[in-house]
Amino acid sequence: MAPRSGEAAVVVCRRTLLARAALRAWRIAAGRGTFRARFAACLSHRSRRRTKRAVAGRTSLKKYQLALAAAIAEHVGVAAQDLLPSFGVPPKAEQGDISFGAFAIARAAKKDPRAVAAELAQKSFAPRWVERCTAAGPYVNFFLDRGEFAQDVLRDVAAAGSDFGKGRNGAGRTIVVDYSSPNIAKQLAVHHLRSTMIGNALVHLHRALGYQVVGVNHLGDWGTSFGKLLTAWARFGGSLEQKPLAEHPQPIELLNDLYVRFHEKAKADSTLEDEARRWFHRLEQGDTVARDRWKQIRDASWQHFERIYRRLGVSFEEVIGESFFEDRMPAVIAELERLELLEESDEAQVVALPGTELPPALIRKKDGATLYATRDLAAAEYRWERWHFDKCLYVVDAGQALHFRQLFGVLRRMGKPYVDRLQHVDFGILRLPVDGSWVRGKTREGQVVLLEHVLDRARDLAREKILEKNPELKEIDEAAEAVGMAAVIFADLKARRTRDVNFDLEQITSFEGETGAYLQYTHVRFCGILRNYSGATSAASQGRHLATPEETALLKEIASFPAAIERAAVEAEPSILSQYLLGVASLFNNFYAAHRVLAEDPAVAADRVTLVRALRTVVANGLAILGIRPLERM
RNA sequence: GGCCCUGUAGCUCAGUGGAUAGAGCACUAGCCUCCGGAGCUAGGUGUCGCACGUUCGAAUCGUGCCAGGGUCACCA
Repeated sequence: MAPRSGEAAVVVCRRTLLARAALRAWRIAAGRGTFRARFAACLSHRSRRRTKRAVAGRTSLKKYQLALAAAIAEHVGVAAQDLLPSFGVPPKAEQGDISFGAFAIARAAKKDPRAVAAELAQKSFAPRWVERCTAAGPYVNFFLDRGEFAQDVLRDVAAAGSDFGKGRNGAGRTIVVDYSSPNIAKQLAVHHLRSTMIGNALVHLHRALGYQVVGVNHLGDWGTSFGKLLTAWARFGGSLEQKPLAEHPQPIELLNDLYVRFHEKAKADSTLEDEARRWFHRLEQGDTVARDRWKQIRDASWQHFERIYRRLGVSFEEVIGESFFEDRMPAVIAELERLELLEESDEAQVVALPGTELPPALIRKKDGATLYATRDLAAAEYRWERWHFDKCLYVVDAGQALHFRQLFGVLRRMGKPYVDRLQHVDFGILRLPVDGSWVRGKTREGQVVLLEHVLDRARDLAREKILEKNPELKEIDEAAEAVGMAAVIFADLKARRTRDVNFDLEQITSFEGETGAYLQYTHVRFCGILRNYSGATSAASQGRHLATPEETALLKEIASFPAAIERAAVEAEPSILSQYLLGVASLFNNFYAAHRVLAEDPAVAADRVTLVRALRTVVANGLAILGIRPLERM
């Protein structure tokens, strides 16, 4: 039966298996003179104190690097494009804002990079936001004019509005994302979370870049195990004679029981297996009774899935199960035969994969039945014909890596033009704490942990915590649900996807440190500040008053948002965005502790409110892309 | 045994060939007359698994080892 959820032995499954002193200095300087002087006062203070590592710089100020590259290219004989990799961020903020390593130029000119840097630092550069630059060894460090830079960034945000961060690289392109893909007749278990949320984030990331995105839920709804289920239905499903499956209070549990009973009885009664084969044959032949019951199972399962998908904010453009491809199987086999790729091996039919280290791909069993791989061949062909995709991602756990390598290998031998557009987006397993160690998705008793129970528990823990902190909150139900889901989703997407996730609900919902709740709280603070501000923000002066180190750090991080989205999509790695958002939140909280947004000076307050509004856009968009619904109160 | 993934602070993890490798948790001490303290500040630990190589420069690239996990045809 079904495909992508691993653990086939246990669960018959498919594709899835988680400065106050600085402020004082600023105020003193504010009494006299320019913003630059104020900033210099802050800087000189800051150079005395030990500064925190710059969080900014994990992503790039791409736009500013491009402009600087063009400006530098005018002075040297190297193309601007080739200079881009030489940009970076100085290790300490007081050393500058953007660094440029002179290594590439030095190599081309056969000179000492330090000499090149020193020479380059003497030149002048066009962009208004370049204040000055200095040579530091083989590096040229550029200092931004804080006010100009702030205005430039906020202008960009204002121009893009709530679309800030989104791009156009994917315009006119189509991407298919195969994700979640559970088996029907089973409940969603906690291990399904990974494919579902990683896939969902990839859908949103690509949509943000302008791609037409087709999210596909490739349900495991076909296979010999349905013969077993139908056998059990006929033999032990007494209550199903009285009323249809959908009218039972817990249809999926009922199906589980039937399945278990089949296996219990089959141990003693070998005729059951034969009966199961006959039932599956009836299903394949389109027998009315078999077909009707199978459809009932499918519908009841989908109802259960949808309830959970809705809580997680997940939806699909196409829900096409394996059953859909059953009648496309002969065409695939015929094509393989025509291409003379099929070979007999131990009575089964396989496609060898010469030139690779891969074992042959099994296409047809000795009893003639097709397999998972065969259905995936048909599905790939169908998707290509229908969508002519630029990319097709299979968000499936790393345990199926060999399957996909073989699948792609067969398609390559078939000469399919789209084979290089297919990508297996693999990920590690989700582990739960059991008796002090980490166990793969199961309880101590070996039971599968239901996703719905995990979501309920997360919501309840969130509720307790919110009530403790904010007993007055009216929208407690909404907030508890949103914070609970945020905790679960962020725990899944925080680390690089190939890592295993240690999923400890207590830890995830502790709401301290790098958690979904911390990000929600940060967003809630933005909203609170904006609610409290009654003044006007004028577009004309936006940003000129933003010159403290904390503000500049935030603006740099805001300016890096589009690059973070792009890189996360290109690398199919949502954690790049997760880590970025943690950086924004951390920088904001630094700023917030050091400065009042609603400052006495109305001009300063107006600019800071504009900054907070930009931050709210960034964090709200970022959370939404990860699949987290940003809250306004909690 | 072959192939794949992982190995960075006590724990969980960031880290784009570049400057002195850094966050969260945990532990200690501070910070609410002030926009929400789910926060902030300060305090310290590293043979970046090991070795060799490539490079002006390696946690990052290559090769070989070691350790843990996954996977290796008639399941999906």
